[in-house]
Amino acid sequence: MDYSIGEVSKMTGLSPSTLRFYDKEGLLPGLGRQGGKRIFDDGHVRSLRVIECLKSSGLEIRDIRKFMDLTTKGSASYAQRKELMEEQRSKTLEQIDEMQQTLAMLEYKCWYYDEALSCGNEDFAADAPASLPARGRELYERAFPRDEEEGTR
Amino acid sequence: MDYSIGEVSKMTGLSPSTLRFYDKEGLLPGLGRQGGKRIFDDGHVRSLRVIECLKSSGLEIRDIRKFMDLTTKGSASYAQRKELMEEQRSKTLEQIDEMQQTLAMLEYKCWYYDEALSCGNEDFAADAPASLPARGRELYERAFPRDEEEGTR
DNA sequence: TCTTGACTTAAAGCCAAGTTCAAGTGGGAA
DNA sequence: TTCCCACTTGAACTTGGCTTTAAGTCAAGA
Repeated sequence: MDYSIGEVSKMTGLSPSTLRFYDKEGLLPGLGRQGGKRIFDDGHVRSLRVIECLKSSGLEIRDIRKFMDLTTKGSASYAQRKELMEEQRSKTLEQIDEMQQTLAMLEYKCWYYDEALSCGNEDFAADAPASLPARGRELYERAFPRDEEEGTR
Repeated sequence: MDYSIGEVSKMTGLSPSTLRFYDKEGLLPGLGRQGGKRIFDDGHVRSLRVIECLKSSGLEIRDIRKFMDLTTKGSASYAQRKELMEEQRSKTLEQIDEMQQTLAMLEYKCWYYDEALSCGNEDFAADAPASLPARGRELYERAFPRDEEEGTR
């Protein structure tokens, strides 16, 4: 099954200009034309899904191009491709960890402002985490793992 | 305890020019000077940690400034600050979900290239996921939840 | 035949988030 | 005094990832 750029745009949520940009950047090797117009197939659509993942794992366009170039080299590049995927996997695990940290901080802050709202002031945290009630201390310690003591605000 | 820009740079990992940029953008309200030089205190260092979290939750500089402005308004802004934190918390949960999706894809690809390496070709996936061994199918289905059938590459 | 709509290109433009640069200041040590 | 070092400023520059623009092509339908 073949698709026009407009169809692929709807299928992937990427704008036509983004698709042209990706093509120009070499992210879609082997993309054909018919009467000057780009012809996409299911393989390209699948590639675009992989590209989105690689992008959100932190790869830049130029590195994604390198990967796509590898895919054109067949079995000679399996080892390199595997290595790249493993590196991105471990980077993604780290990113998830960081997001969990961010989340912990946000959850502490949600609790904090909830408490501030019901107290009318922030005095309860004047000497955080020591001065906090159990729930607050727990959230605080998850949010700031290294801080064992002290702290205003 | 007071700190110079260089000390804060070491404490936070942010470059001096980033700290100056944040100051200029209004992210550090109430930052004082002594003989023209910026004087940071522990409150500013704590603010910088919060700023990093807000940034990684997806907030832009201009929105972080708005939040920092709210903190100067005392109890009158608790509700708004709480709302902002709750919104960022839910955005962060979504982002973590997306990262888990990305991770699932990368784990499938790791398995895939491992398999390709030991087979010397990609034929095992010619009709994925149907043609895949149990482990591969499981990873595939986590990586592409909507795809119930078909697929080369 | 004429219009319409979806496509094409190269080049320029845009935005966020810094970074770099050039020129200058202030204070302590040799 | 002279030197150095860490700091200051405003302005220009950089980077990545698109998006916009201007001008043009092509095929189908009225």
